[in-house]
Amino acid sequence: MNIGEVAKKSNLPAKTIRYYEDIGLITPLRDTNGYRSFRESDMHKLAFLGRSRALGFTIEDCRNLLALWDDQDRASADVRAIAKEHLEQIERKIADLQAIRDTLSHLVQTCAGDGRPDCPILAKLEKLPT
Amino acid sequence: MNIGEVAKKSNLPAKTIRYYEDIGLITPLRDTNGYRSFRESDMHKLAFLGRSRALGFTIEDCRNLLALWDDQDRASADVRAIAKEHLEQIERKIADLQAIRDTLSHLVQTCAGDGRPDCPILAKLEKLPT
DNA sequence: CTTGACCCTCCAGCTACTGGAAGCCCTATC
DNA sequence: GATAGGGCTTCCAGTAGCTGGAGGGTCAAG
Repeated sequence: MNIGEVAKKSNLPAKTIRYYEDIGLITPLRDTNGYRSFRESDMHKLAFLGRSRALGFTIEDCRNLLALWDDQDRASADVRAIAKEHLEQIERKIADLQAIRDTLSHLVQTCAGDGRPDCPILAKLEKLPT
Repeated sequence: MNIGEVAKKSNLPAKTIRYYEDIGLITPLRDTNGYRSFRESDMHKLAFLGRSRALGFTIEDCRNLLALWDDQDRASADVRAIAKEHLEQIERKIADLQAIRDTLSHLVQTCAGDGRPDCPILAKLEKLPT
């Protein structure tokens, strides 16, 4: 399979696939003309990567998950640890964003949003309550 | 005021303050020795920037907010539009993260996390439901 | 006069790609 | 056989918002 076909099937841009090769996540073969030649196993890895990335795992997490995936003797505890850490990060991020949203939403509600210069949003950014 | 003092007061790293000057958000004066000399107005802007950034506004948003802040004839509608757009982005991001969190939290719960290789997290990343 | 804490500039690197230039390869058509 | 198109290649640069470090000037205290 050439990169174009793989890109379509995996739903990843060709550029991204090349990048994943660059950083050593996959190692497709090469045809005599220099074109990348993807095996089923490469396709499989790319699909795995696509889903891991969609769940927000970092590239380094993906690298580790992929290694565990390849390792038939892995301990599921190792996988779970990565996922749990990631989950906790996401929960922290959600909490941060919710706090921001609450502040922002309040500010947007209290701003008249008309032609006058008077604006509680700017006032808040200027004066700091928190 | 030198940059160290300003950094302490504004709670921004000196590096960040220099960067903000680089990209034209502030323009402190210079002493004869080449040191940056910050006025109250620079301090004020930095505090404004710190709070805007803490609310997740992009640098470009900050630049625009700062311009509106400086403009006594602004329309509060312009400020509100920026804040509202940003709020909507944050709400989208929260929704995305919540979906990820739900998936991930389910996976973490169903994984035994012991010494055996059997792992529903890897299974999910491999097989794709969604 | 030296020490240590400041300050300066410039360059590189971080994440995870993405865009674009320059050029080879392959197939189809005239 | 020439040409046009599409796909493939590499390499370089840029994105956002800093951050770290090298190499060096400045200032106040002892």
